[in-house]
Amino acid sequence: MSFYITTPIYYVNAQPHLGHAYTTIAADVLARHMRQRGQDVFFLTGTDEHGEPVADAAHAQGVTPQELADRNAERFKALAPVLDASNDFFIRTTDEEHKHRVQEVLQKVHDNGYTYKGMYEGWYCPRCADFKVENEILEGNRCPIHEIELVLHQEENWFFRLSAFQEQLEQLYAQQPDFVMPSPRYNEALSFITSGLQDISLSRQRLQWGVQVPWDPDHVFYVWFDALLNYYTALGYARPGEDLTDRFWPATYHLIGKDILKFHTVFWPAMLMAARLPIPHHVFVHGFLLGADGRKMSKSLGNVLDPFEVIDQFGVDALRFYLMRDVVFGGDGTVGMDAVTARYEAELANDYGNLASRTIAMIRRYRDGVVPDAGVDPELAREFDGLAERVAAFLDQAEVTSALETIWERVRRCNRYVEERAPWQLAKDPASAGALDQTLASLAEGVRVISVLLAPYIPESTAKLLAALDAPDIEFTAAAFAATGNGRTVAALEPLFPKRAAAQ
RNA sequence: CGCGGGGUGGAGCAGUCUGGUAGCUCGUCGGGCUCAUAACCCGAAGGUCGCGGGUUCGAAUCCCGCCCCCGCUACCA
Repeated sequence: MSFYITTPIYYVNAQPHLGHAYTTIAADVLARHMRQRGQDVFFLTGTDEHGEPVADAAHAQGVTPQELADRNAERFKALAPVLDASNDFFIRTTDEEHKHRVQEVLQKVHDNGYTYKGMYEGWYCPRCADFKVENEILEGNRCPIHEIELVLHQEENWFFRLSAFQEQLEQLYAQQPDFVMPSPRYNEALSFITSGLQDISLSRQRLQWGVQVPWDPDHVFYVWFDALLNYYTALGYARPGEDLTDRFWPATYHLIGKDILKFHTVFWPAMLMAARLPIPHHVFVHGFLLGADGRKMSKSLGNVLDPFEVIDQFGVDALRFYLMRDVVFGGDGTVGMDAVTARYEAELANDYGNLASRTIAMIRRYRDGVVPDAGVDPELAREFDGLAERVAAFLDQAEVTSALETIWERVRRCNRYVEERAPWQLAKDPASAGALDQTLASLAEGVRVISVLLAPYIPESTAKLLAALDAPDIEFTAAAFAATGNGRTVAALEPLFPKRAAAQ
């Protein structure tokens, strides 16, 4: 089975921030999980580099758009490894191969009769030499930058016959009710469609920074058409000399934020229909990360959570865990450093880290570091029955938060198990040796299974712990609770999530 | 105006579709344990489930009305 997952391509005009990190991490968790399950995974992220804002910003800085894009794309490219993201390719929309394929696909759209030349009318700022969108216009029809009055201006554009796909899109939504997830987003997209679709402009004439329209070289494509196609074009050249398109297209999951819902759930499938290409299986729409005060994060409000600061203080696993854990995937959520600290201490350090510490310490202290090759507690084993399958079922639906919660219930369970069995009591009485063996073998197994399932979320820490348990296998089949201890020798382990980091 | 989401103990949430002892995490208070990263475990206090009606033997859950918050309403990547 192939599993193709994408993040949006990030617009180079901005600095990498928490929102980018969030989507990338979620995609990475799913990609890593599916690899565990032996699926043929391709995970794509990248940068979107064309369009007016980049051209404007470059102009303002006295550099060419390409220079600006090169500089900023590097920052995004560097973000992925910092997050431990395991993307298989990083696409830039300025890649020559991408541009060629965009032209190919859209030429087909043109040949299939879904384009026409029309007039685009909008409010134009003569100083910016640019059209302004309705919601950026100031009161009194003024330019947000120059504050001068805008004029109604017309420009000849190529248009895409979006309206021609009204019925087909409604059919798509009827036949594929999980095309847009979660369901409130499906409803939102569908109601947008049923309210009536208008054609949208496909090209820009006054702009040069973009992909040239092959049948009308005076135009470049409107940046969204170029950008959306990245998901498709990347497969053509991500591996030199190899075309992965048949292997991975259509995409399994597009992960996006709700701000770009319309483009991905309406324009994008329509464009693919126009080019006669298969439609992706799912578009999963996640919510916004708000400041701790519940307001949109902004520097002036001082409520911004900086992902790099979290990584500096707590490590990358902590950032990954926090974002997947504290914000229900699909909904909005508030985030802040206090909450990061609370989750880190209560859950990573106290629940999971400490469970690992006490388990390993007891095996070393009472059994010379050897996991007893004894039968496990059938009661605990039963409570792990079906755990991996439940986690997988959630992740099939991209429910990264629910899956994590399901795993965490077992973390808590194992800590409770320690109290119930009180190994330090059993150790005092030689007659309880068998019970102690069983307890330690069960605990080691519980910690191991939990860690295999947590590996997609916190890959660095679980790798350390599994290495200490001498059980590094993280394939999905390894997430089954074994019937006996394995006789392996465990190694001492430094605290995985030291509290001192938080104090600094 | 229209459409969608939300209003549940101090905080953050689940439960609402398929009415029937209101659940979870954190916080607070009390207790236990000592293997462990002063971690862990148990118990307790604390809620008119936004407001007002209605249906029902019984409603957070269904129906009607109202109030408040947030989002969307086309070319912002």
